[in-house]
Amino acid sequence: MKVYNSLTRQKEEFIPIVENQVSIYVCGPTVYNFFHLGNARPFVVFDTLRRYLEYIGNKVIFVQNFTDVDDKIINRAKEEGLSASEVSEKYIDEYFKDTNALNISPATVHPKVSENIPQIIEFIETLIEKGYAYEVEGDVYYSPSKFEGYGKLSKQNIDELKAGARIMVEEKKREPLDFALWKKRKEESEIAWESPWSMGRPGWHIECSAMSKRYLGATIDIHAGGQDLQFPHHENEIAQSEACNGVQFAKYWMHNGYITIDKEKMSKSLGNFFTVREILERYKGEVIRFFLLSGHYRSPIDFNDGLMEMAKASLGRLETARDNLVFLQEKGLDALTSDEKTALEQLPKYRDDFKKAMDDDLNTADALAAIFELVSFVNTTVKDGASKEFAGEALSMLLELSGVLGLLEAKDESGVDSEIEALVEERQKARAEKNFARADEIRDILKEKGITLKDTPQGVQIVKE
RNA sequence: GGCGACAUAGCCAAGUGGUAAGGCAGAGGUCUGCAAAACCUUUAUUCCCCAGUUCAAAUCUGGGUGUCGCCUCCA
Repeated sequence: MKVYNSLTRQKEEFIPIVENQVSIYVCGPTVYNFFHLGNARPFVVFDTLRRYLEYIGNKVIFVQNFTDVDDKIINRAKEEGLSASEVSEKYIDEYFKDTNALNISPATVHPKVSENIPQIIEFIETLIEKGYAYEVEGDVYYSPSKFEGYGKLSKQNIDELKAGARIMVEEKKREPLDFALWKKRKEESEIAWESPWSMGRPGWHIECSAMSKRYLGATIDIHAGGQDLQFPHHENEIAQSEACNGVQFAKYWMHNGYITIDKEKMSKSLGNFFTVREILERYKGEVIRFFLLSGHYRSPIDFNDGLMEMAKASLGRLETARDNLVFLQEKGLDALTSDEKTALEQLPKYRDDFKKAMDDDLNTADALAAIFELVSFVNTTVKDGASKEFAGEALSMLLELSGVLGLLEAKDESGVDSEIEALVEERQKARAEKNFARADEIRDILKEKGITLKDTPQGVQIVKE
């Protein structure tokens, strides 16, 4: 598999440190609110990466943190009259509701900052010992100037950064680029921990370095996140981790592109964001997931109603194909025909195409095209009737590939109740008696309930919304 | 000012040297009691513009235009 490495700015063959085992760290959310579509993109994209790596035979250790100690959480807590931990716990629960709707698997570990304070303190102590960090009046800062490789990820020249840096806001810092590792609390009421420097809390960047080290070791295979984290967050992580551990931090850096609204970046600061929770009121999770995977993960994606409708219709084609195959698997003919036998031999070709696309830096758009081509091929084969065996084989190939993308997973397995069964039966009788008025009336009644009846050569197919 | 990304049909979107995937929408048709679904046909002589390299360019090079992003919390 080839992966675009932001560090080298080119596609590279992906070779994990340990064969068939991959360690991934993805920056997780600050839990002070529902997450928005822009936040969802890396969750979906890197969940898909994880699924694919597992699909091709790797064991994946996937770590995604929850930032549960942060100014925004503290502010939110004040607003709502809750404690900081009440706020973060609430939004962690909400996080799992939304990610579950998007078919995002839970990480192997979801560490929280609040549960890693000793590790963070130890990390900072090492940085101070090694001369990369310094304490001032209870605060601790990191000096990028001391770290030789500073700027290697974002390809920023440190002198340019210094020149462009804004006026020093915090006068305690020695240089404008210095960033906080530990912040002394300002009020008694703030959430704080004891440390060698003060009662306080960690800065933002240090948590990922510390948790990544604790759960995945000093060097990890893949570190991923949104493009806007590249600088300064990821740059700072590299500076912290490599200064502390003396080895390369992450071998591959992967960054996803933004979601835009009217071509402008969706962000909390601009206020032009849609939470996944509110989008879920109108579209089910798989539509959102399909939408996010329909373009390449590094390209920006514009979000609007028209595009969501398109995603819904496109996914619908896949769902219909799945439903039709499920039906045929049960109601199809008994004997496999020779044409089907030939067709069966061609099914793996679509898997090959799919893998080829995914191997090329997770080209999900191309991978989806392979699935659509599979669907066309199967539909054509099945057009004039199909055997149970063929339908079953085609279905399993479809589900295998779509499953890697986290699609076609949600399926209502419940049957239909007896009332509906009776109506379907009555309609069949009416049709036999050529009482089409009554037959259509029943179909309309069921349509109201979200049930579509399709008359096929194999009998009535009942499709639920 | 520094760093970077993108520009392909009505819309979305793959494709980085060999003659334009896939999806949505539209049009016509087949099947059907009618539908639905599916299938068939159809929708870019051309990939923002100009110049160059090459037997060959959407793909490489140079220039231009336009859009967006990072450099400040942000996925």
